[in-house]
Amino acid sequence: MSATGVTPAPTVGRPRAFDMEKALQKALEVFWRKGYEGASLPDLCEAMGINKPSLYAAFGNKEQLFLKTIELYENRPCAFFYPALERITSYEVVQHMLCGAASANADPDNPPGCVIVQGALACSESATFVKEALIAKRRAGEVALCTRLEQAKAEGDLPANAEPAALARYILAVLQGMAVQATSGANCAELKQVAETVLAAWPGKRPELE
Amino acid sequence: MSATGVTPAPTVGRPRAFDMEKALQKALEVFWRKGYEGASLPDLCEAMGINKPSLYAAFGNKEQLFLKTIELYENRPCAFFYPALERITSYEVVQHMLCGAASANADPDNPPGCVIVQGALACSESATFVKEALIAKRRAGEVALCTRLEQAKAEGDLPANAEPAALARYILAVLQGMAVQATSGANCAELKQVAETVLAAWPGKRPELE
DNA sequence: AGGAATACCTACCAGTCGGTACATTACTGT
DNA sequence: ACAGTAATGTACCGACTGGTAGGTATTCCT
Repeated sequence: MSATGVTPAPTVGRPRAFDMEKALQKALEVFWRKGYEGASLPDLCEAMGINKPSLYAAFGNKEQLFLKTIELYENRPCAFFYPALERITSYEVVQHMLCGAASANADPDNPPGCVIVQGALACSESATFVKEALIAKRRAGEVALCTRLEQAKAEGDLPANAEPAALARYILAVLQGMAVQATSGANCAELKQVAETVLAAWPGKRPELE
Repeated sequence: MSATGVTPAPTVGRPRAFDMEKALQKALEVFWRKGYEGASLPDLCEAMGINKPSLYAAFGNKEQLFLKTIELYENRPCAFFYPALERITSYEVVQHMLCGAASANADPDNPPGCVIVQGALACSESATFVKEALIAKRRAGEVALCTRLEQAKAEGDLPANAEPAALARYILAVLQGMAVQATSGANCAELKQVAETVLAAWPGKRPELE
């Protein structure tokens, strides 16, 4: 959360000829579309508009570049997730997650799906670290939602027999399934229908009229 | 659906020294765990216990080998899906799909997840054909379920305002999400909880008592 | 016994992978 | 003006990718 993020930025020497953030954005697009292993260095360099040595000097290596793009992904295209937790009712929390995912996963301005799901779902041993980093990201989301649903249960928003852990896992499964659907060609309206189907059966209090 | 499946099997010449079906099973395991692109030919050969030229002579090339393993996958580990469509009520159809998926995706005797989901979700251009073949498989399942739910609606099993297409997409999303959860380490009991959550809210008639 | 047919293994192919050495260029501080 | 520092582009590295040529071994059919 500090300046350590993306290189200290030196005051002397030849200045960098490209915008790191924009380059990172381009790299994200490539990883998003092709996955960690499917994205080659020439692919990345071409999209980023730089050469390999510049990439390595600025971002370390392919693995570190990927992790930085994921950070960017969480702060931009996927920025709907954690803020959704702050809604007043569990219904609204889940509603914002599902609808946000529908919009983000099928946004025509971005590759389809979710890079945290499809970035390294099945891969060779050499990508194990990246794969497990993504697993940890997904799990972190599930844990955060679970905690929020426990709070909802304590508040009486969710019924006494509700199981926050199971509900959180269910919602994350739907979100991840929506990502798969998006990569298969589902559009935003179709994903919103999935969201609606989930919401129609949500056990928590409705915010609407009364 | 005929003998064209896996080479005509000649009557003359040196007999094949390995069991094609067993070799295919081993190849499936590798593709399942590493995905289409993450599985290298040495990986496959080692698991199958044969050399590259034997692999090519028997199965064509990597792409054709993959497609044959998918065929095997649908007939074996994933054999729960289409038969589930033949249950009497939509509830039972969905129940068998979800519970079958929970067992299959988290079977400790097999790699976690579903090869049709994780085999080629995001990949380089060279794997486009395989990726689209898997998309088609997923879509075929969705269409089949949709058709079955339309029948359920016509029978009065599902309410008149039910939308079979949306419900089918929703169930497929859950199934695919369960596969992602399994690759992330979820066990069978955890996946069954997801299945239960879906079933508790299913709009179709319950088979139980009455 | 001898051909014909097929599978097997070793060794190899061109192309691509992630990653880097090195010389050059562009800037800052004195 | 000049040293110090850092980014750039070219050209390369060994390892690995999917795929194959070609010689050898094992079988069936006559």
